[in-house]
Amino acid sequence: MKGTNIGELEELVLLVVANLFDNAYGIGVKQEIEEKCNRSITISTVHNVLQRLQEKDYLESRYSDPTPERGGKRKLLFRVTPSGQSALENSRSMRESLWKTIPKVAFER
Amino acid sequence: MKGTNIGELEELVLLVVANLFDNAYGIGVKQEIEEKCNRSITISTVHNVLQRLQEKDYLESRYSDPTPERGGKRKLLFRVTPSGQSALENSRSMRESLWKTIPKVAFER
DNA sequence: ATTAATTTCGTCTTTGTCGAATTAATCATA
DNA sequence: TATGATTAATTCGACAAAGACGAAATTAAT
Repeated sequence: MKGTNIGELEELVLLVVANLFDNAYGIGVKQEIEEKCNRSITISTVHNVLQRLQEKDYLESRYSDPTPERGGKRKLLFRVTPSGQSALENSRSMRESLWKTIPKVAFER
Repeated sequence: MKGTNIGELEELVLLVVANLFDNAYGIGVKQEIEEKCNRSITISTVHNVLQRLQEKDYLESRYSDPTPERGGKRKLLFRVTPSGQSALENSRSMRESLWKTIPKVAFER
């Protein structure tokens, strides 16, 4: 991509982070994708995308405090930036406008 | 992609083919993308995607007759298949359902 | 032959994907 | 009160699939 366009998985992850808004960290995102989207994905894939989105300034992150459960180390929490929000809105409205102009015949057989 | 998911550009091209329905060939698709989506793309990229979508059975194609203009060789015309249509509908409804559940706070700063 | 519209080929970059390694916290028990 | 086991979580390194382009090839009218 020429830098401006957002990938399919990137878009999905962005939407999921927005949904989880205050609990958006790697494993949470993985679970949400598997449950809501009925799609299996590994945790490394999720982290990879999260990191790339941050480099593109579509996400920002901060560390939480460790949780008091066994192995509960601190989480890297993500949140959608204003750029991320507009990237999301742009691709949505682009597609919606294309949907609106599809002639009915296009899907007849 | 694990085979089931459709790429960002693939989705766009599919939508554009549906829009052009009876004039969906390489150059037409390229122009439509540049005009409607305000995005530049080369003809080889378009053809590359068109071909991949056909291999995935999301598009089917046939040759037109040559047109009576200088250099007007026959065109390879594309049309969205039923699988293509459902791939399109699936990713749309997946995203729409995610949009609906985003808490308002997610986009506040 | 020349010119023009269109598609095909070869190559490279960016995204998508995973398994394995690492880090950092709690728990148990000596 | 250490220290080894266990667990939650992230980071690393590698490879496959999708996105992107320039140049070559094809096929038609002039």
